[in-house]
Amino acid sequence: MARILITSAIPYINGIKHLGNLVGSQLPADLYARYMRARGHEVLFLCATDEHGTPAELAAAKAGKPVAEYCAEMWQVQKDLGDGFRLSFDHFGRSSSPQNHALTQHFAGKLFEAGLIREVTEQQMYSPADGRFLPDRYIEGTCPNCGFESARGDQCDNCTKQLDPVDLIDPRSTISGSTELEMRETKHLFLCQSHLKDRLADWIGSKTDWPVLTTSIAKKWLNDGDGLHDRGITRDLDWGIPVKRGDEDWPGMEGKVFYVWFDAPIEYIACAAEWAEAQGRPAADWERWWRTDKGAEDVRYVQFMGKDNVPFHTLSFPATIIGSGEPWKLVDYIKAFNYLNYDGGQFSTSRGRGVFMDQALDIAPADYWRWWLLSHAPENADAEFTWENFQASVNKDLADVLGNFVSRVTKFCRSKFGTAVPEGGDYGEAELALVAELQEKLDAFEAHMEAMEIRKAAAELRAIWVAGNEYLQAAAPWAAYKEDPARAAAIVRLSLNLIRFYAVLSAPFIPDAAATMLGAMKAEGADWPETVGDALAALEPGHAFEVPDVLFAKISDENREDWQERFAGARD
RNA sequence: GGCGGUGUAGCUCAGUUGGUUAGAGCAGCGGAAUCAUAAUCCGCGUGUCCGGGGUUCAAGUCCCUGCACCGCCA
Repeated sequence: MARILITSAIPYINGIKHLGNLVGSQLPADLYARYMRARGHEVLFLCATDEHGTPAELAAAKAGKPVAEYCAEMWQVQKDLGDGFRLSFDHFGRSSSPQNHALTQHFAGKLFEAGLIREVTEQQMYSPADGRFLPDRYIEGTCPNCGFESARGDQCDNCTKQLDPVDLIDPRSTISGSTELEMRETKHLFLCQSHLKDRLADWIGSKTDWPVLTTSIAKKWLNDGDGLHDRGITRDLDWGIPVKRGDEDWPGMEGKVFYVWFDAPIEYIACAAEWAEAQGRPAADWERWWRTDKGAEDVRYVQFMGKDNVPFHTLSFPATIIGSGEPWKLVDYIKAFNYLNYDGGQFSTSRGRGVFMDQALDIAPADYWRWWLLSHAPENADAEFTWENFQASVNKDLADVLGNFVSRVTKFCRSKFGTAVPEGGDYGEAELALVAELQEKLDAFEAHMEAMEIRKAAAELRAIWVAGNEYLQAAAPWAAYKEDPARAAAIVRLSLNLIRFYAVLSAPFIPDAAATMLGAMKAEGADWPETVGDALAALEPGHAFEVPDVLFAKISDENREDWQERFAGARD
C-alpha cells in the first residue's frame, strides 16, 4: 500500500468556475484520488479556495460586502459545487485560514534567515480616493501611443503597446474613477529566486518522467532571457496575510500583506493542517504527509493543474520550499492540462461564455459531465466542447452501452428467473474467452489509470462495457432459454456479475451511477477485482438484486438545441 | 518580434525509440437479433497523414522551409 498526496490547483475565490477550469485540475485529480483509494492506497486529497488579492477585494466591494464575509460565502458556494460534482476532497480549505497565516509567515521567516529575501523601495501609483495603491491594470487613461481612451496601466488593448502607468494621459482609477493619482514610495519584499536557479534547474532536470508540457514550460521560464527573475512577494493591501517573519513583526513592513502568489501554494500544506484540525487529529497526522523528517519520505505527491499554473508549481513554490532549508515534501509528479474550448472559441469567465459549474449541474447530472469531460480531457492538446459531442457521448456511451446493458440483463432475469441470481448451468468456452478478454482490458485500464492517461483509460473502460454487450449478443440467453434454460441461467448469472464488476471499475468516473448499480446488485462496498475470474463469481446463485430505474436518461435534440442557444451568449 | 504547441477519415481524436496493406469512437451504408432506454451485435474507409524540399533500404514519425490556427512572452 502506497501513500499518495494529491492536490488540485486551488480555484480563485471570485466567482464560479467554468467547465474548462474543472476539467483542468479538480476533476482529473478526483478521478485519480478515487482510483487510488479503490486500489487500497492511503490517499490525502486536498483543495482549497485562493482568497487573497485585489480581485477578491473588488468583487466583495461590488457585492457590497466586507471581503471576509464575501469570501466565506463564496467558499461555501464553491464547496457546494464541488460536492455537486462529487469531488471527493478529504478537505476543502481556505488560503485565508489561520494555518496558512502561520505557515506563510513561517516560510517568509525562514527565507529571510537564509538570505533569500531583499527589500526593494519603489514608486507606485497611489489613489487617495480609493485609499490604496493601484495595481497597473486598475489604472486607465488615454494611450500616449494611439490615443485610445481606455488603455490600461500595463498595456493598451487597442494598439497592444506595453505601457507604464505614468505614461498614461489623464490617468484614473478604474475602481473609483478618481483622477487624483499620485506616485508614492513604498517598500516591498522580493524573493531571490535567481539565487536558487541552479538548484531548481537540477531538480527539474531530474524529473525525466514528467510530461513535456510541464518540463518545457518550466525550463523556458528558467532559461528565458536573463533567467529566473526575483519576484515581489508583498503588496499594499488590507486583505491578506500580514507580513511577518515567523511570529515576529517585520520592521518597515507594517500594514502590508503577502502577495497572493506567495501564500496560495503554501495553502497546499496549510490545508493538510486544516484537515487534521477538522478531523480532531494531532499535528503529527498531517506532518507525516508533508515533512520528510516526520514520515513523508515514502509519500508520492501528485499535483493537477492547467498549463497556465505550471510556472508557479515548478518554480515559485519549489523555490519557497527549497529556500526554506527545511525538509518539506516537493512534488513528485505534475499532471498539467491544456485548455478546453467552447464551441469554436474560448470559455470566458469575464464574458460569461460557456458553461459554468452551477449551470452544468442545473441541466444534467454530475456523472454526465464527469464522463464527457474526463473522456475528452485536454491532455495532449486543447480540446473542444460542443453540445452535439456532449449529447452523442452521453447517449451512446452511458445510456446505450452501459445503462442499457444493466437494463437488459436485469429485466431479462426478472422476467425469466426472478430477482435473484439464477442457479444452474455451467460456464463454457464463451465465458472463459470473455474472462480472458476482460482480464487483458482490465490490465490495460489499470496501467492507464496509474499513468494518468485519462482519455485512454476512459476508452478502455468503454471497451470493457462493450465486451459485455458483445458477449451477451453472442450468447443470446433469450434464445438459449427456449431450449436450455440452465444454459440461459449461467449466461445471466455471469452478466449480473458483470454489472457489479462494471460498477466497481466505473466508480472513479461516474460515482453516482456506480453507486446505483452496486445498490441494485446489493453489493455495496465491493472491492476492486483481484482477478476478473474471481470478480465474476462474486454474486452467487440465490443472491437477491433489484432492477434499477433507467440509469442514464438520454439527452434529447430539443434539450441540446435549447442549451446550445442558452449558453451561446453572455451569462447574466 | 521571440519561444512553444497544433495541423491525420464528414466530426472528436490515437498513432510508442522511423519499419508489415495509417487506426478508434461517433456519424453514414448494409445485415443479424428482438432481452433491453428504437437499445445491442456483425460487416463496410480510393484519408495528396497542411504544402514543398531533404536524410534513409524505409517517414505521419527525423531535418530544412512555407502556410494556417492557438498559446506564452517582449
